[in-house]
Amino acid sequence: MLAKIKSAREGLRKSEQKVADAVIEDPDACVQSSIQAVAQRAQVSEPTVIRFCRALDCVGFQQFKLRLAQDLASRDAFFYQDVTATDSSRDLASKLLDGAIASLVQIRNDLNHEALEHAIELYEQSERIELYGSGGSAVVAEDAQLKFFRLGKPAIAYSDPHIQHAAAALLDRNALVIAISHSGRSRDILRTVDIAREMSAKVIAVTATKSPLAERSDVCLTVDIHEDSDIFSPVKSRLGQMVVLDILAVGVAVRGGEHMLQQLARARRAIDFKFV
Amino acid sequence: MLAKIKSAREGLRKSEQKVADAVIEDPDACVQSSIQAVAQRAQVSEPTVIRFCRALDCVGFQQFKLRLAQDLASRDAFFYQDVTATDSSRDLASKLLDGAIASLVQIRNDLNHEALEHAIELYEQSERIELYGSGGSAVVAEDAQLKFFRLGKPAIAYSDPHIQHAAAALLDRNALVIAISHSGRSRDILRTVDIAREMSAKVIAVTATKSPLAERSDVCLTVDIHEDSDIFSPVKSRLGQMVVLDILAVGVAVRGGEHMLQQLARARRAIDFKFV
DNA sequence: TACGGCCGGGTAGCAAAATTACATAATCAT
DNA sequence: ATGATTATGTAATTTTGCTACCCGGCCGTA
Repeated sequence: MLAKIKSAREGLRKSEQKVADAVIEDPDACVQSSIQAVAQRAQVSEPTVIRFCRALDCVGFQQFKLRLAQDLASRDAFFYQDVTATDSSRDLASKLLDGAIASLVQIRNDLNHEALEHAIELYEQSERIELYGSGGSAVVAEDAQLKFFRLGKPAIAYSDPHIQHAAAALLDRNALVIAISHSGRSRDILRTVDIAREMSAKVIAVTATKSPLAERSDVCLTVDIHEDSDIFSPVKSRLGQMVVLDILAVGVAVRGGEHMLQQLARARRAIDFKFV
Repeated sequence: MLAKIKSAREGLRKSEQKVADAVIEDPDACVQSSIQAVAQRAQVSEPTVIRFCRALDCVGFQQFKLRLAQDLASRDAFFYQDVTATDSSRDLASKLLDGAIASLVQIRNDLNHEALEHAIELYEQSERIELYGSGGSAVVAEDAQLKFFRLGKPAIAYSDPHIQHAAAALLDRNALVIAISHSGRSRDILRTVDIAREMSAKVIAVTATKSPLAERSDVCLTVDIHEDSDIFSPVKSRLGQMVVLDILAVGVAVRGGEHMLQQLARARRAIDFKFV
């Protein structure tokens, strides 16, 4: 629609062009204004605005507004921008959300499907799952534990590095470790994984490409998110890790067939009584 | 918006629910109809339709129509599909990621900026923060705790409902509760919030529009995600909640000025030695 | 240059749509 | 059962979008 206005502009009459300019200048304001307000903004009369709409193949102002609104909604791709101190809370929200969305889009484009398949196989071959993550990644590990323990095999998440070391020392060849780390460079998690591998456990890493953790793992589900200026710990990569682990869990569930899906549904219904 | 309607539906009055049903049944028709036509379709009076719009945080029918139109337009960008047993791991990943992305896009469109501003103010006026969430939301609460405790005021997350009750009973007027729940209908969290309010604590809810939890809170940061077929607990709304809380935390940080930002940077550097 | 026709654009009035104020019906607790 | 409270509809009001009409400038022809 906006593009249509731009290309139609030359073919319009003088005062209709004024309307076109006003719309192009601030389309967001237009979709919220009445015809009166638009007319005033463009310094023309109301019927002129209507004639403008008709020139763009709309039956009236209403339809024009609706079309423009839909155009605006699907217009903007999700650009990543840094947050600045002068941002309004509105800007802030848009920027952070756009950043998060962009990250997920990137994962969608980059995800290594062979690695995913391989990870599903590792799950199927294992008898129990241990999830290791510290700091922000501990949250992801816990979230994943909630998913995996429903799939039928024992799954447990540890966030304390000491306990991770100790737990890893008790693993065997039938254990599967899922190690989560944004950077893949935390000494603690690297040490833990080394111990787990000494005990012949299998390791799936959820981390950055080419990181020390990735190199030490049997399969790496890569989550490469650029976090140049996150004020806190890397939120976006946490989202990405959660989604990737969700994909893994759902992948396992789907492979498990109808039986497993029904079991999962039962697990969900079991907590229904908790709600009003 | 559509998801918002779905989650708000239960909290609406009888005849408003009729409107909700009519809109859900044929949203495309609604954006083109007048209020009269919608009222007729739903078998209610026109003011009821307006009241329905108001219940969804729109100032009137026009705005409602506009928002719905935008929702419908962006819906098809990343459209949501159910996973099926025959999906390859590639299909699966795309579908789940698309669903997650669509959810964030939706939050971007629906986020109530006044509520966000208000929430930031509540934070500034409080002396300590308690975060309550159970099940999947416990993970979100913990994630948020990691962010909030860096902002200078004590912040703690509890996931056990018993402990939540006890903790809430010890609050005072200077405490701020952040209550997280996908449905906003969990008895445990409702009870906890009731206790907290009795002790004159302020409450920010991160939950669905018009849910009992939303009604009991001072400010509600709405996260309306339709989770019709998530195999596990609602992952998408968890992502949404995390992002919304991130926005809140960053909003607080930005308000805190240069000083607070530097302090946060210092907190990040403090753990640098942990990495290779 | 004078005059008629025509195009662009505005004014005013009207009809429909949205919204408000108010009255009545339904529901609930006592 | 009864009063209070909430939910919903009716009727009046306002706002909005649109139509019909009119005025002024421009151009061509005489």
